[in-house]
Amino acid sequence: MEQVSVACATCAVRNQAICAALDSAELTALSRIRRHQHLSAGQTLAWEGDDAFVVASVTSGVLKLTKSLGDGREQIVGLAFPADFIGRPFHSKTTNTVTALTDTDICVFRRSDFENYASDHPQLERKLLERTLAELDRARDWMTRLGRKSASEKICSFLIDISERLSADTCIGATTADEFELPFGRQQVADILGLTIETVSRQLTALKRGGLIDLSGRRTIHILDRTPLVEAAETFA
Amino acid sequence: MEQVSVACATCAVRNQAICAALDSAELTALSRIRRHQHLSAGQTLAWEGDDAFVVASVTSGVLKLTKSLGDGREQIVGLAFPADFIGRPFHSKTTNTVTALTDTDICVFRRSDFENYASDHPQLERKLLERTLAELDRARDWMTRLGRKSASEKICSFLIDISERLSADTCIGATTADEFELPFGRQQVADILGLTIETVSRQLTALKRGGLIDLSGRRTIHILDRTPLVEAAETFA
DNA sequence: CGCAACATTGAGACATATCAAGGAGAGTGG
DNA sequence: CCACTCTCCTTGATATGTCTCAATGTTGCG
Repeated sequence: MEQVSVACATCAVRNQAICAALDSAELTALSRIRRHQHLSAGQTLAWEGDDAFVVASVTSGVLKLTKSLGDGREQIVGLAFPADFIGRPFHSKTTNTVTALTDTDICVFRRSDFENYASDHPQLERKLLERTLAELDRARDWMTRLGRKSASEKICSFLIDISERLSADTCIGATTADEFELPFGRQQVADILGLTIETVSRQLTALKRGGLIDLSGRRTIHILDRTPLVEAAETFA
Repeated sequence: MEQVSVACATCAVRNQAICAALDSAELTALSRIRRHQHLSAGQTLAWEGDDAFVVASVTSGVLKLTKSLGDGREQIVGLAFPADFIGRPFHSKTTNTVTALTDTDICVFRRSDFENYASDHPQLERKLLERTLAELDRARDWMTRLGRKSASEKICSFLIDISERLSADTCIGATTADEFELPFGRQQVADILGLTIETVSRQLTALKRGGLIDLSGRRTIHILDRTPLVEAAETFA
């Protein structure tokens, strides 16, 4: 939870995050109400149901957004990569738990400060709106995967998806789109896809045996043959 | 597809839809770029993947937003009730198919007209942002239901959910929160919950036999005992 | 009344979950 | 550098919930 002072001008996501809408003078004003925060892998920023005090932009790292179901069941309902916005403006309660999957740096605002600032800067709200609409699209694709795909289709479409997100320019750690390190273990893949850890493991093994992917490290995925993987993903939308 | 001229002042959702952000002078300007449109039950407004020409506000009726999976599989990823906004601003393609479930009236804008107008009216964009954030919350609850709930939990949480949405003040046709008419048949309930039509039918019959609900007409649901229904829904969030 | 669409019910198949055991990697301390 | 441990992952055997296929029942409409 260390707090660092870093200039926006040198920020890795300066041109991708919602602050891309602001000029340098506006950024200076914004920087007065923000602070930097580091989260270690596994650390939780906010709990579902708690009062929503803060919102943030991700500078580096990956986080998961989760919903819990009383008994241990958990569903990952979103992932936040660099430049993504997290938190719930205009609402008093946090709607999902936010946990860092890797070491993560975020740029944090008190929710009220952010809301006030945004009210005076429509272009910032516009960026946030575009980002939220895109996230909604993503959530709906994800719903289709959860509701209508078989375990193997789920795995394949997930691998395609994540390979693309990890190789986006904001993400480091991905060499090519075809070989990458997952920022999560098997249980989390299961929580993303609505499966059990054993099914995830079996499906990955099956893909490896089928020669479509290679698994070296626990979390390393190497896509050997993308075309059949895309076909097996039943990806239409 | 008849086009009617109706004043915004008398619009049923004047104070609930995003246009609640506008005063009457602004509304007059807005009314120059909008037109009213009627959709019969079953009619489709836009197809997933098509160019996104229009956006709209729902005045009356219920619509479904769907994703298709090549073979017949379909997932309903959203429902639009009166005052809800449909369409995808700031994006050239329609991201899901929009189909009327009941006879429906909508207030339609060419997407480009709407975007231009919205750019000059930040309070309109703000309303749209709030609505989109709420819709994202809803989508994520829905994901949890799809990914982690059993068939009977899915049905119970769905019934609770829909009874609340149908008794909202914008919706007619719901007498009390406890007795209401579903705006969809069994297949559509199945497409909402990621189940088959047979499983939906069996689960509803089981709830009826258990004395929790009563089924009179094909689409009429009467919640007899709400408390155990809520418990069986595993509703935490 | 009679048709057509929709809904229910049953029997059996199948995919995924569950339970249980064994293996592989990464980190730690000797 | 090796043994030790802990955690995570894989694999197997079995159970079970939901799907599939098929038949029958029901409702509303022309």
